Amino acid sequence: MNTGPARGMRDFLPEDVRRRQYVIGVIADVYQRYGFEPLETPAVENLETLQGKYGEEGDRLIFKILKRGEGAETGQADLALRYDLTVPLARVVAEYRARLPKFFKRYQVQPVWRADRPQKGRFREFYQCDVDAIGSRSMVVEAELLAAAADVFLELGFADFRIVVNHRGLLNAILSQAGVAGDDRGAALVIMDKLDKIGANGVREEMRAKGFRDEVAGTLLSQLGAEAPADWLERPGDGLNEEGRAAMQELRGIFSLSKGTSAGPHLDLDRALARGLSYYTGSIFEVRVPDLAGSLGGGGRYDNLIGMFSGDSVPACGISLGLERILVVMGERNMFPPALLATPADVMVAVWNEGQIADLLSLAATLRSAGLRVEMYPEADKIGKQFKYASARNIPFVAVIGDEELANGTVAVKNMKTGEQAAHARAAVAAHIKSVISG
RNA sequence: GUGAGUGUAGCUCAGGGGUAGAGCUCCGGACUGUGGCUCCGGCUGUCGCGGGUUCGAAUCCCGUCACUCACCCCA
Repeated sequence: MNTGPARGMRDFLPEDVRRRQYVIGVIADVYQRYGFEPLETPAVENLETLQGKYGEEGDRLIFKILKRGEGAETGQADLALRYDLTVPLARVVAEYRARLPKFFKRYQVQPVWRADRPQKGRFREFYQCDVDAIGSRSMVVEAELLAAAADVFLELGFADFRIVVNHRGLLNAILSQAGVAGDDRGAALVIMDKLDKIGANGVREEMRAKGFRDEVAGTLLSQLGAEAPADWLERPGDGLNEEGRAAMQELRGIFSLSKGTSAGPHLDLDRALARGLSYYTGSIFEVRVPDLAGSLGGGGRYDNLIGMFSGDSVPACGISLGLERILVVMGERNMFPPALLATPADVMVAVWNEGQIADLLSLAATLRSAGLRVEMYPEADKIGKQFKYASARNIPFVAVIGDEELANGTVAVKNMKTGEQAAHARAAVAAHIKSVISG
């Protein structure tokens, strides 16, 4: 019997969970500082809720759930595991619009599922940490989201992250200029997005392979490929259509509003950034560090997604951080605080003989009500083995009531780090341990 | 969906046609009121699975599955 978890899924042992909870704690804390409220939604959505929101590739990767009953034979699916947290949010906003504040700001940390092939930093079940702001078209939203994301990475100890920004409107304008029509735009964008990986020649080849004329690649590369001059954004945007000039105006807004925020020093404009999800309509972002090929997070504006559920257009913008990728990089770089290797208990109560156990449980209860974490050794055993066990578990104190202590009403407390051992009155044990722990 | 690499003890891995190995873990002992260090002893295997070649396969060949990495795409 294979005892491993299913492909792309993972078990989290206590040490893993501590690390995950630490990072999630930092993220939730920062988001709350910006006034975002928590939201949770079901793991399972109606299939039709998810389909057609992510683009062709995304649809293919949705984990579907067979219809119960006869559907199990026909292979028909009517439910699916959620693919991201953004579409469920859009559904929630469409459903509860009247009850939610005019500017709904929510954060959400939950697992999502994708049926693709696992590799480094990529799993079939993984946590996303989303923040989104609903209801405003102002670039203040973008600036605050980027600042919150930057705060998260700074607080976790990252110094070298970059937040890359671009705009779908700008990309659309440039594609129009190059004469790329609606259906081909996705494919062209995906290729342009790889510019920094495969270079200009790689882009030319791949565009040719996908059936684009060489002039198209040429126009796109001349617009997107060359290093943007530092003042590119300040230029009038000649040659761009109206959509493109509006996009430039929004990008200017994001950069100028971010000047005084924590995101400011980490922002880069990358006119070739495209992002795959089809629901983005305006600004788009991606968080990168040099040691990971993929991104640590991404997001953007999706002003039409909620309208796909409710009919009326509600502006929205958000960022999603990938918990697993953050953990992968933090692990490789040894960025976790040493306190996370903390011990499971402050003191272990050893069992001298079986008949004592009821009394030892009451000693443990006393220590616990004094605020200590207490592990009870569950059975009478050789005392040496009990010490060895405490030592292996990194528990800093062991309390023993042997024959001698029983006779004079004391508790022997051994400090496992220094090896010192002393007898204490029962009532004084907790105070002694606490004073040593707090240094 | 495509490609590459790796599957040997609970874990990390060596062995590349001739009896299945090491380190760590675990268990016992030296040390029956005390862990870490040391020393001694011990347990554990369909060598991923199926087929083929061979007198003989963990080893060579074919297939298959799993994992890892890369591509695609993405957090």
